[in-house]
Amino acid sequence: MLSLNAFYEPSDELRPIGIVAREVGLTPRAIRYYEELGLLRPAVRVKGSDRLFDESDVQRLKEIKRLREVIGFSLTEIAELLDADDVRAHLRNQFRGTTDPEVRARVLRAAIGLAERRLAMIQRKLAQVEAAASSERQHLDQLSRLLAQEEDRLHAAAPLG
Amino acid sequence: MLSLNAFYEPSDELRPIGIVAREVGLTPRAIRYYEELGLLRPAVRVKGSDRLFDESDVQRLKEIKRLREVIGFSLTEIAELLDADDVRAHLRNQFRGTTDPEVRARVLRAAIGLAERRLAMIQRKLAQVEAAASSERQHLDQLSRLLAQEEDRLHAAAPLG
DNA sequence: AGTACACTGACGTTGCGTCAAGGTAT
DNA sequence: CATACCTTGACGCAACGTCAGTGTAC
Repeated sequence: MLSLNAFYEPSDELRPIGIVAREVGLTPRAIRYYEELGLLRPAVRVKGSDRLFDESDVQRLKEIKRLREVIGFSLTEIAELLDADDVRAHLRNQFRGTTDPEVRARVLRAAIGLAERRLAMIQRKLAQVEAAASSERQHLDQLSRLLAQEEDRLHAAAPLG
Repeated sequence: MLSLNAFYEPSDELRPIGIVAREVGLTPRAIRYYEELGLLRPAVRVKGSDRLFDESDVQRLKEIKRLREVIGFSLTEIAELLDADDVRAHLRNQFRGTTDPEVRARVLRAAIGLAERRLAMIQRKLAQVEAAASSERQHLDQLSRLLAQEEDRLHAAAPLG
């Protein structure tokens, strides 16, 4: 009944695949698949076979999940965006590697370009979903008004009811 | 070079699959597939084989497309929602078939129940996309602030431009 | 011995894309 | 005869789900 994992306390240390899966809301199968596709660096192995993941892996998995489920990108597109993230990490290192404001500014502008592209894509999606929601709300409002009318009629017919 | 379809003027009459496909932004293949799954009533046939669609088919296709691409429902879920739509149409007929306020109110409450379920699903999606957008905006803001700092330093170093 | 976890194949499913092979109207 | 459209298979692919068979730690 009780499992080892039931006592698992989240930490910044290495975690097995089942824990990580629950933590990010993916299945172990999906995580292995992402690794197979190269979206994730090959996980550290223990006992010669069991994968172990650290916090950065978890963050990356959450990012992948968001991009897929919320924004609707394909895994290929995500691979590109994550490459972009790697570029971003690279830029970050460049940024840290210098104190020259000119270099830093250039690096920052590149990073901002990436972020703006992503934001634009997300906002397009947002507009679509908002349109759908508002259309659905209108429909509901109309039904509610009709219902109110009929209820008025009922009360008019049986005012003491 | 010129095709028959190039001269096609939109009307409320019957249209072949290619036209309809362009009109709603789906491929003929997808439309046939939806028919195969029963999401669409079997189209009228002419010449013994070519499908013809009317305005109601087009509306239904647009609805299917929105539910899939914007909200991210599976075709099975859509089938259920569209069954719900059929129930709704049925309710509508019941509604029109009577003037009894009690019956009408009951019918309306059922329709409202359906609409509320759909709206709830859409709003869940909306919240997710909004969260993603706001997280992305935060990131952008931070980058912008960093950039502003570096630019300040540049101006401080070369105050006369 | 049981169970809770992990692994690697390998085949199944969804939602189409993409031929292949053929038919019809211009 | 070409081309523009349609048809019905049938296979291909993405992103996993699921099952089989195996291993290991408690």
